[in-house]
Amino acid sequence: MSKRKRITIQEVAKFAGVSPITASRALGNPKLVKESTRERVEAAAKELNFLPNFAAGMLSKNKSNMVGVIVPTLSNSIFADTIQALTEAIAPQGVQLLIGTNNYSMEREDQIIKTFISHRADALVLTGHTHTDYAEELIRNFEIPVVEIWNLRQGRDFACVGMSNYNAAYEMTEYLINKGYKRIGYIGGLLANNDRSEDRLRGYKQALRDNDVEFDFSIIREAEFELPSGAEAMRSLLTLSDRPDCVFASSDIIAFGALIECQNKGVSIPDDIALAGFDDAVIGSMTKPGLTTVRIPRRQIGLKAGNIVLKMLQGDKDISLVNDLGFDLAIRDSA
Amino acid sequence: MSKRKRITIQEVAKFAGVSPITASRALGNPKLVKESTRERVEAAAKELNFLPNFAAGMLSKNKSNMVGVIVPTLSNSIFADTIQALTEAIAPQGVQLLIGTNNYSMEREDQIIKTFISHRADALVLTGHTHTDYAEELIRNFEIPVVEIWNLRQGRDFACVGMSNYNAAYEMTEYLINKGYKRIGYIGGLLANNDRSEDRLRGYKQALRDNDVEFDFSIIREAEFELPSGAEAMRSLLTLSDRPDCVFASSDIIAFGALIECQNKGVSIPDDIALAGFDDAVIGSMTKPGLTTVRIPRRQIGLKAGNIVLKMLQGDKDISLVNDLGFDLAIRDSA
DNA sequence: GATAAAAATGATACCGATACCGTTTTTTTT
DNA sequence: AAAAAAAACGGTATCGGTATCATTTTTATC
Repeated sequence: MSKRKRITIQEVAKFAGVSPITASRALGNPKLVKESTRERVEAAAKELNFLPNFAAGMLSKNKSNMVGVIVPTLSNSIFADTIQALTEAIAPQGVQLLIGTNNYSMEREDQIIKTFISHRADALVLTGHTHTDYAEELIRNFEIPVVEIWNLRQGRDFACVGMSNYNAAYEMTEYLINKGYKRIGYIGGLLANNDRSEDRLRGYKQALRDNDVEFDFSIIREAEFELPSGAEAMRSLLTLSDRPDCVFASSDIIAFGALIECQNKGVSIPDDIALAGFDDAVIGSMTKPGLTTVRIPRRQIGLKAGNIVLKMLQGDKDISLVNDLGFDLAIRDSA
Repeated sequence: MSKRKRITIQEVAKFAGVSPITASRALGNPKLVKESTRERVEAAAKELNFLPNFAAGMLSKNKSNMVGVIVPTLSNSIFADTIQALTEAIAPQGVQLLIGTNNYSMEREDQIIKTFISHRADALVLTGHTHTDYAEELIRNFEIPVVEIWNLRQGRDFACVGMSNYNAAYEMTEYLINKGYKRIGYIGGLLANNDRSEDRLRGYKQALRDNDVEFDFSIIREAEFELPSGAEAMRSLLTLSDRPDCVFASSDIIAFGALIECQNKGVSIPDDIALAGFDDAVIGSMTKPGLTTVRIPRRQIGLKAGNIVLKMLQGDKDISLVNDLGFDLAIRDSA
């Protein structure tokens, strides 16, 4: 494409009348260089429009200053918020984020991890704890620091930042029970390889058990993280002869789909059926009725993960493995 | 960090009993190599867990297979959707996306562009047409192909993919006029360095003019792209003695803020005041009342931009500069 | 079966920065 | 002012691939 010769640090050095290595130091490690030469080199760099070739630096320094992050999707704003915050945390330190979306597919995740390793990312940020054996082997082989976000697990090698999806689902379920709902249905996000979904379902079940409410498989549904899928699940629940008086959806997106379905069917929330969600999407405060849901520190997760990554890159070994950022219930009108 | 010696293509070559360059070809350009050696090299690569060092390849090939994209923010799902689609378009071709968010700041944009150039991104995707002179000079100097998204301009050097924000605002305004609203207020997104906002405001003004409606500066407000800011603008409009009977917000986020404000103040939409937005955020179909807005082909913008970028990377010169993907009005209950 | 053409492989140099170690210059010490 | 220490600078090698051109091997042609 570009035929014009690119300016290298050699040219800058020549222009400033110093050796390339001195120019390199002047630009990257000014303390090692006399003030006056630093100025000359910087002037030369500016004059010649020099921007260092990242690949070259990476090759010789053997570090990339890049961090790879994988989330299921950017279309769900909860992950977009986390990534936005992660970017804000690390970009000022000159660290570039590589972003991959796996669409809840383990295969895609493996693919992306390979790409990130090829790019020699200095660290990885992964969503959840569930990865293929192959992925974990790669990570071990290449000795890449990893931070897992959006869920917590004790006893793993990797640091994690998030909140207990189990506890959150447990508390919400208990809240619904205490509110007096007798028959609480559940619409869960896809469970396959998704520890957040699994933990939420477990929390729901355990809360029922601890409060002597029978678990009824017939009012459990599984849904994709899309409005129509949530709507469909709710439709199915509404047709039951002994329909639930309350539905707990394990994601706001699913809850919104369910909410739309109820409105379309003329089913009143919360009078005919109560509804609770999970995630606290911005929308939840704006629907009629407002959606009762679990508020998650999305941005804090990104910021904290970013800070941990930065510590890792500096070789700091003093990193707490489990970083619980908590959650709380956002009680509104829907349940 | 990692002390273990990384596997290089040299090792792979030795293991397979060929020269490094042959191994390189076997992996990257199999047609140049005998089938049997290709298999041996691939087996060796797999056996040794070889993943090529991207920086090295980049340095010698003088291309990065990376594309940089800059959007204002990821927290607004409209941009997240576009980026998601862009990723889907280029990732299968082995192109990695570098994502930068400038938070509507030109300075940040310059910074990010410099970073991307240092990374030797093969192409850039920028939001809108407004950049600093410095940025444009950099782009010219380094001869980087650029695609601009989310707005259209004739006569620029860069290809653009999007829709006419001017036309869209014009049509929406005309629709509101035809609907019978007499006094149509306007809450615009921040105008500074934002051609989308500017064009929308221009479209609104021109539609008024063409329909002999007087432009009244006193019912124009400017707002940030945040709910509270939209709410505040609406609050200000509501206090007017001759308040508008309709408000056109140049972004759904702002419109939602305005909607919340009206609900809190007991102002009925559309009876007391009508409301229209712009962007067609997913939420708009779920609020009560549903939000009348402009539907934008967010995902198509990402896909098309991705395809154009891929063509550019292949050196294809046959690229149409202005790619109008259109829009339409989503008429719901709010206006 | 000799010759030309095509396919497969290899040797060497190079991409652009910095690490490493050595040399020169300046400053400090006594 | 001589010796020692510190600061500044530079030569060379190197990171890990691939481009380029040369060479060898295989296949095709008549």
